[in-house]
Formats: sequence, C-alpha cells, structure tokens
Amino acid sequence: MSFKEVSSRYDGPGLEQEVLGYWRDNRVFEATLEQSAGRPLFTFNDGPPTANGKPGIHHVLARAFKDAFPRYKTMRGYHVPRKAGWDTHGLPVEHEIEKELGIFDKKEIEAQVGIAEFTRRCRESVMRYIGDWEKMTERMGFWVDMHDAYFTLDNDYIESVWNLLKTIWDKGLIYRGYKVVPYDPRIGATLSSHELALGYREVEDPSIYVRFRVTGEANTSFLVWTTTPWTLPSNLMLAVHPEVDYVYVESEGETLILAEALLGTALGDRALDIRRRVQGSDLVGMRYERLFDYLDVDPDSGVFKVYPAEFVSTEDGTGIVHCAPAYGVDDLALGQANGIPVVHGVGEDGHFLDAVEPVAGMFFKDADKPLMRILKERGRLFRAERYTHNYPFGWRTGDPIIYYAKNAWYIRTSQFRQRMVELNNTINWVPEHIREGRFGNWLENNIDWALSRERFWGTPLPVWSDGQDNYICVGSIAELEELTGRKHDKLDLHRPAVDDVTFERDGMTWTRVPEVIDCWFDSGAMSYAQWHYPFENKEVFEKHFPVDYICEAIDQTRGWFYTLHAIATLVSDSVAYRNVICLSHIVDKDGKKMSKSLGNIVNPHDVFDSVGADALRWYFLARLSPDVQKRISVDIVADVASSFINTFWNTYGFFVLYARLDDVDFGADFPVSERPEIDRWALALLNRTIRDCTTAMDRFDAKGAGEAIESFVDQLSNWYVRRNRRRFWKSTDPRDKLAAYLTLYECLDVVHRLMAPFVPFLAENVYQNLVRGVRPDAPPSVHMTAWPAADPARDDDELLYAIGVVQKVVGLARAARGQSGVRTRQPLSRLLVRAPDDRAARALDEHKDQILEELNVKAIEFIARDAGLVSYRIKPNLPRIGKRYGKLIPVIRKALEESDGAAIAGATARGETFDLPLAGETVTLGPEDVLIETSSAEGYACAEEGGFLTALDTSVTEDLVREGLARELVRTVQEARKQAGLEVSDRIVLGVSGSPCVEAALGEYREYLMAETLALEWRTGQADPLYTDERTLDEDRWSIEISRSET
RNA sequence: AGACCAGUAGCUCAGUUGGCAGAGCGCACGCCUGAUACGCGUGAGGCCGAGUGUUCGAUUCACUCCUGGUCGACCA
Repeated sequence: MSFKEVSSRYDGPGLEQEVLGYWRDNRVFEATLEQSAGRPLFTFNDGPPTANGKPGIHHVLARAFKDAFPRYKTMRGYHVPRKAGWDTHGLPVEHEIEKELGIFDKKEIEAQVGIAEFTRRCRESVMRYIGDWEKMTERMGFWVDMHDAYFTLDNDYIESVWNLLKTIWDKGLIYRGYKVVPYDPRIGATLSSHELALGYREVEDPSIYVRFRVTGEANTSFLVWTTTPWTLPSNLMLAVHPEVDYVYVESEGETLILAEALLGTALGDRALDIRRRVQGSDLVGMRYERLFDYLDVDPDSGVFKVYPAEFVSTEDGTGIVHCAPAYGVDDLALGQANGIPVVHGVGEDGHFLDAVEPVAGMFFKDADKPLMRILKERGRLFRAERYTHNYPFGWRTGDPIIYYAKNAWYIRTSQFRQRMVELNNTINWVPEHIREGRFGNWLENNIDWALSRERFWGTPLPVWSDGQDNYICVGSIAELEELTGRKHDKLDLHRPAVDDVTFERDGMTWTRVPEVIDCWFDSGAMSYAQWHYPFENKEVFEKHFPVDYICEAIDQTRGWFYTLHAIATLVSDSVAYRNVICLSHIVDKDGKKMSKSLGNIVNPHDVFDSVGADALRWYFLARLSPDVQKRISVDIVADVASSFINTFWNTYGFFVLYARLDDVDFGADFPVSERPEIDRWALALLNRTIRDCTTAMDRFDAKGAGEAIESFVDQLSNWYVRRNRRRFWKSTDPRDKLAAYLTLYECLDVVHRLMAPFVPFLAENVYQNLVRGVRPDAPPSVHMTAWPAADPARDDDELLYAIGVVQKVVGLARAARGQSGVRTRQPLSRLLVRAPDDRAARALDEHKDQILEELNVKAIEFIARDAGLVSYRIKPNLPRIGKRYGKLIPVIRKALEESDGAAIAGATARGETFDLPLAGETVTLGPEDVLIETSSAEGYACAEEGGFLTALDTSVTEDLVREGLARELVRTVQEARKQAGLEVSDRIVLGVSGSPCVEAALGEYREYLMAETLALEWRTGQADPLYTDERTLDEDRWSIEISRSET
C-alpha cells in the first residue's frame, strides 16, 4: 500500500475536474446524505435565485458560504439536507419577454399577444439560464440538491402560497386600500420599493414659484413652490403649517403671502415691505382661485381652501404647499382627512386625459413646459428655475415613475411591527450589527406590504369577488373545487387559466380579481411552500422550521430576509431562521458595484479555469470579512489564495515524495510522549488549531477559522518541515524517522480535513491519496469523515510558548545579522541574548541547540538581566499599575526613566521590590510592575523587541573564516553538480584548488566537503573533467573540477 | 429624512475588559545544500480621517463634523 506520486506543481483546475468526475461517478453528495440519514438535523434554506440571467461572481460568494457550513456541520455529525430552489415569477421575467416581443405596453400585450401566450413564454424563459446556473453550481463545488428543487411556479408551491394568504386573510390582515403608489405607467404596474430602488437617477426638473390668487382680496396671492407643474391641474388644496409665521409682503405692486423664514430664498433681492404677520392657523380656511379649471370638481366639497398640515416645513419652498391628492402620499392623506375627493388629470397610462385640453394625451412629464407657458401668459408664474434632484425611473423602461393614487391589496404587516422586532432580537446575525442596525431599523419603520401587482406572470391573488365589494379568499384547490363544484386537479394555477374559474353564489357570479402578487411573497413563503405545506410533509416542515442557517447578500434585508421573517411572524409567530450570514456586495477593483451596464463583471469561469474554484472559495471564505465590501479581480484571487494553497501543497508533496520511498507503517503505535519534542510541538500546535478552527466555525466565522488554518500551515511548512527534513532522508535512527513520518502524517491528515469545508476539491484530492492510499476501507470521501477532535493529552502550552520565544529570538538575531552584513553561512562565535523574564530565559536555554543551528552560531550566552554590557530603560507596566496609581503615572514614568536602570533591573531579576522616590512620596514597585528594555551593546550587532535583546559577536577568528569558506565551497560544488546535470544521487570525482585561504580551508574540511557533495575520490588537475568552474568570494578564488565517479 | 458600514503603511485589510500600532501584497536588501525562486528571510514605510469630551492614559469609549460606500427617501 503506497501513495500516488504528487505533481510538484499545484494545478487547481485540473485537480478539480478530476475530483468532479469522482464525485459524479460515485454520487458522493448523495452518499453523504444517505450516510448521515437519521443523525440530528442541521437545516439550511437556499434562497431561490431567478435563472433568467447568467450567474455572476457575487453568486459564487454567496454559494461558497452556503456550501461551507453545511459541509462543516455534516462533518460534525449532522444530517444536512440541501434543497435548491428557483424563483420564477415577477417583472424581470416578464420584461425578458417584452424585449423579445418588442412590446412594452400592457394593453398592447393583452390585445396583440394575449395573456395565455405571454405567460406561456414567461414559463419557457424562466429556466433559460438554468443550465448556466447548474454548471456554475457544480463547478464551484456547491453541494445542493438540484434534482429535488422547488420552483415557485409549481402548482403545489402556489397552492401553499394560497394557503398562507388565506391564513393571513382569516386573521383580517389583508385589505384593499387606496393609496398613492410608485407606478410605472409604461408597463402599468405598481413597483415594489425594491424595484423602485433600482431606478433612482439624478435629473434636472423645473422648480417654480406660482401665484395662487386669494379669493376676495385684490392683487393678493399665496406664493407656492412646486417641482411638478404637471400636478397643478389636479390641485385641490393648499397646506400651511399652523404654527409657522407667515407674512403678507408688498413687493413691486402686489401682495404675496408666504412663510417669513423663507422670504430670502423665495424673493431674493426684491425690494419688499412686510405688511402683516400671521400664524399659519390664521390662514386656514382661506379660499383661493384655482389655476386650471379643466377638471370637474364638486365646488362644495371643501376644495380650493387652505388646510393645516404638520408635514409642511420651512426647509425650502415658501411654506405653502400645493396639494394634489391623486399624486402625493401626504396630499392624499390630507385630502382624505378633510373629505376632499381625488381628481386625476392623468390616466393610468401616464398620459393626460382629454379634459385637460392644452396637454391632452401628453405624457405627464412632458406637460411641465406647456403648463408653465400657460401660467406665464396668465401672469401666475412668479419665478422659474431648474434644480437637480434624485427621481425614480422605471428600471426597465427608463421612463419616469409617477406617484399615483390607486387601489391595491395590502398586508397589514405594520400591525406586527413590534412582534417582528422582538423575534428579530432572537436571531443570530453575522455580522451582528445588522440585527439592530439595518434590519431592525427597517422593521421599526415597517409599512404595510403592497402585495398586489397588476401584471400577468405571478402567483394569482386567490381572491374572488362578486363585483359588489364582497371578497372570498381561496386557500386551496379543494376549496376552489367546493366553491365551483368542479374538479380542478388539471388546472394551471396561473393567468389566464385561473381567471376563467368562476362560480355562482348568493345569486351573483364571482370572478377572480385581476391581480397577481408580489413575487417577493413567493420567495418569502418558501419555508412552507417548498414542502407543499400544509397539504403534504407536515412532519418534514416541522423539523425544518425555523431553519438553522441561511445566507445571502445584504440587499436581501429588504428582500428575502424580510419576507421570510414577515411571513413567519404573521403565520406562525416565529422566526424563520436562527442564524443568518449577511454578505456585503462585491465591488470591482475600483470600488464600484459590479453591474452588466458598467461592464465590470468578473466572470466566475475565468477564475475557475485559471486559478480554480478552491482558490476563489478560500479567498472569499478565509480572507474576507463577510460584512466589509471587498474589491476583487482575477489577479487578487490568484495571488492571495494560491500562496496559501501552494504552501500546503508543497508540504504535502514533500511528505509523499519520501513516504513513497520508505516503507512506513502508518498504523504503528508510537505514543506521542515518546516522540521528539519538535513532534510534540507540532501536535500541540495542531491541537490548538483544531480548537480555534472549531470555535470559529461554530460562530459562523469562516475567516477566523481560515486564519487559524493558514497560520498552522505556515508553521508546519516553514518551521516543522524545514527543521526536520533531514529526518526523512538521512535519518540513521529508524524510530526517529518513524516518529517524524507519523507526526507529519497526522498534521496533514487533520489539516486537510479542517480545510475540507473551504476547499472541498483540494481536500478530496489529498484525502484520496493520503488516507485512502493507506486505508482503503476509509469512507469514500473526505466529506464523509468526522471533523477532527482535539486531544487534551497533547496540549502543551508551555512548549508552544517556548518555541514561540525561540522563533522570536531567531528572527531578531537574523535581523541583527542582516544589518551587520555578515552572511548566515559565515559561522559566528557567540550570540548574546537577554530575555525579559525567567520563563522566556528558561525556554531559550532549553532550546539553545535549535537557536544555534538556525543562526549558525557556535555558542549562546545569556546576559544577566542587570549586566553592565547593556543600558536599560525602565518603563511602567501600564495595564498593571495604571489603575493603582492613576494621576501619578506621568510622575512615575519620569522617575523610572531617570532612575538607575541597572539597579532596578537587578532587583527585578532577583524578584525583589524596589522603592522609587518621587517628589514628596515614595512608591514601592515589584518586578511585575515595570517593563525593562535594553539598548544596544557596543561592538555587537544588536536587535531588540518586546524585552528581548540579541547581540551577535561579529568578530571572526581565522578558524571561523576557514569554516565559513568550507561552507561556501560546499555550496559552489553543489551548484556545479547541478550545472553539470548530475542526479542527486550520482557519485563524483572532485577537485578544488585556489588561493591560500581556500587551501587552508580544504586542509581542514576536505572530508566534510567530499561527504556533503557525494565525492568518492579527490583529484585535482583532471585530464578530462565533466565540468569545471571558477569561483570568487571577496578576496578568495578557486576552481572546481567534477567528473562522474566510475566506482 | 434617515439608518447602517467603513476611513489604520503605497495597496488590500487585521487590531475588545482603554495600556509600547500589526499582517499580506508591493517596494528595497539579502539568501539556491536533496519540498517549494510560483520559495525563504530581513528592512524601510504610520499626526490610526478631523475636532471636542471622559480618563493618569484614547486607534479603542462618547459626542460633533468631514470623506467613501450600502440600503433607503414622492418632502410641496
């Protein structure tokens, strides 16, 4: 039993294709589910994407998170079913068809295409890109059951949605309301706030001041500001704030009424004369002459008068607001409160009614100019300017949105505002601030859910009407059958088929209302509807509700996160999910949001094909905070992620390279306590890594887990393997070699499993070789193995600390060497080290051999903590004594600086307290109360940090020079061997000769040189050498001759 | 209206009971002796966005600004 050869270079895309094939051929995902059946459930809900566009890199981000935690929980012993879902209804789908047909007008669609054909095409197009989605999903290694996916267009799904609506209806929470809504007149549909947000653009609009003549007062006008001249024909009221001060001013021969605070902005430099001051309440009830009289209005209904309103402000304008109840939320509310009717000047198609003669048939926004011209001719236009502001446009049509009073169906979610907030407080949000912040804030400002859409392709609103404002909500097909007395098991629950279902009752014919519902209700209903609850799968639903884990991007706070939460609260008085990861958006390398129109999309397959899915997953999961938006480009991913993967791969490759040559018994029983210290160190560090990684994953902190893994792999590669490699190929002690193999094997065995949720392909590839290579009876996939468990018996914090100190000192001494310019190959006689405390000093003393070896130094000497060699700076240990001495700290700090450093250092080294005289009093400090820093020693190469001081004695004796030279010779001969094209194991005949120093070094180290370079014979002046070379170093020069040895 | 997030090295970002400011990349320099040169090491580089307050002490806590971003927002 042996390992397969490992390629020296990591090839992500190639490896992943191979693993994909293995998973596919062996149905591995299915097998993980079958294996775990019956175990405790960890439940996950997949937020349904719409498959009518190609998936982008941001979908890979979300899917990486959706995948990693179920994989992790599976390894932790849970059963984690993963049902995919597809969102199939709504305007985006309809729009695709409109583009195909080239028809965007709702009426034209009905007349020329027909609803049946239109919805048939919608159904067909919904899954247009499903192939791309499935391809991406599989390629990136997102394990989700796409064969058993739920579709929001299925009859079963719709029936469940109907049932939910009926449940809500029965609680009296669905109502028909007359409200001003954002409305896209071109497509004839109300827009959800979500859709509205897509279309804000900065535009320039008119900003005009208009005179409204006061009835019965000559030459006197209310001055009114508006930015929507097109609403003026529908004006019915003016509004003032009752507590604001208004003035009558005379200016240029006329009298104007406006808020005093706005005199300056409204009238500018005009000469004016304030005649009267009044309160807003004094103006209430005054009548004015209407500007346009094209529309019929009952003159006795209280119109054309001034009303008080709290919403009037003095921020801008004139403090007098023109109200057209048909086109403003506040206007409508004010009108309804005062019994004012709604008068539309514009039809639902967005064009002016014929009655408004001068602009009849004109698109509402185009009417601004002609209306202003008329006002000017009549002397009503006081001032006209333009101003820029943000205004919503239809995200599909690009036409301006109109705010329009109309009937629509609503869910009274605002009644549950408080309950939704309470339930939200029990949800674990990652990152946490979303709970109180964006999501909590949204819930607190909750308004009723505008449920209905006057469109074609969606879940039909299951409400039937007798035409007399009586309504019945239908909650199931069975109910419909009962009402109609006919079977409907073949009925397609879409328009137009459901529209044809009518029934007689109480002598009336009942027909379905024309609306479909907001497709966001569909997706929010998935907690229930994916199971066809309550018609089927009751027990399945109960086990999956509320679900343990969901994950989407941050835009879903107003979308899916909200709709799931709202429906669960209203229907079940429960949360819908317990843990939720909320991801920030991905932006391009310039910090811009990625969008098709900007052309800055990063295609996932470009990354998969060049670097691999694992690298991208590692980058997303382990390197980025989920909540901070990060910039991304192919280069960043390639660079950052592959650096980690390469390190791991090389370590794994090293292991396999030698394990293949040696016959190692990986089942050997070799107690860890009997292994060399460095092995125990590696395993203790591994233990710590398991714990850190597990803790982080349990907190849904993928980045924290990734950091723990990366840190371990770095230590394993650059400390453990580097320091131990000779044990694998040169060890003379078979037991020592076995210990090394077993230790490195275990490290790799554990760490690749820790990596499995992040980089499932790499982990699988390694597993097949590393684990299955020696234990064919092991589970067929790494994703079916158990998550590693830490073994407390292997913990050794003292050892971890000690090696940490060793690494620190080695680093410092290297820095010192670097600064002094003495290369590492030149041996030095001594290293002086000062440790900050006994614990560190002991750690260093116990590991001095390692330090000497790392640094190529002959001896290490510890400097006493009060040695005269160095000077000392004493600093207060602030965390310890700050609280105790408070205001005295600056004084103490100064006194310590001026004190006899060596004396204090000596006292603390002996563990004694010492007195510090201050002006007026004396404080007694102990060894723990101060930090001692040392500074450079004369004549040494020093480096200092964190209380450690290293000083290299850079004086070099002739002996050391010869030894250093010998090492140089070895190095150059090795290089020459490579140049000569010799194999690592080839034996050679070697000759080296050169300057006197070189000869001297050879005299002493020839045997060493020959042994290191596998030279069997020494011969200078060879007749026909295979390879020759000349080398120089400083003052020395030498020549090398190499031939292949024949013996 | 606003709400939330962010602002720390050239770049990307870490940094919680408040106590000497960190990593990776890039840059500079140095290192080839059987895992990695797609490698390893070292170094330079900081008014921790601005200000005020609390405190012996603030990158950290509070408040006010400024800048960028996200989600919102029909203010007439």
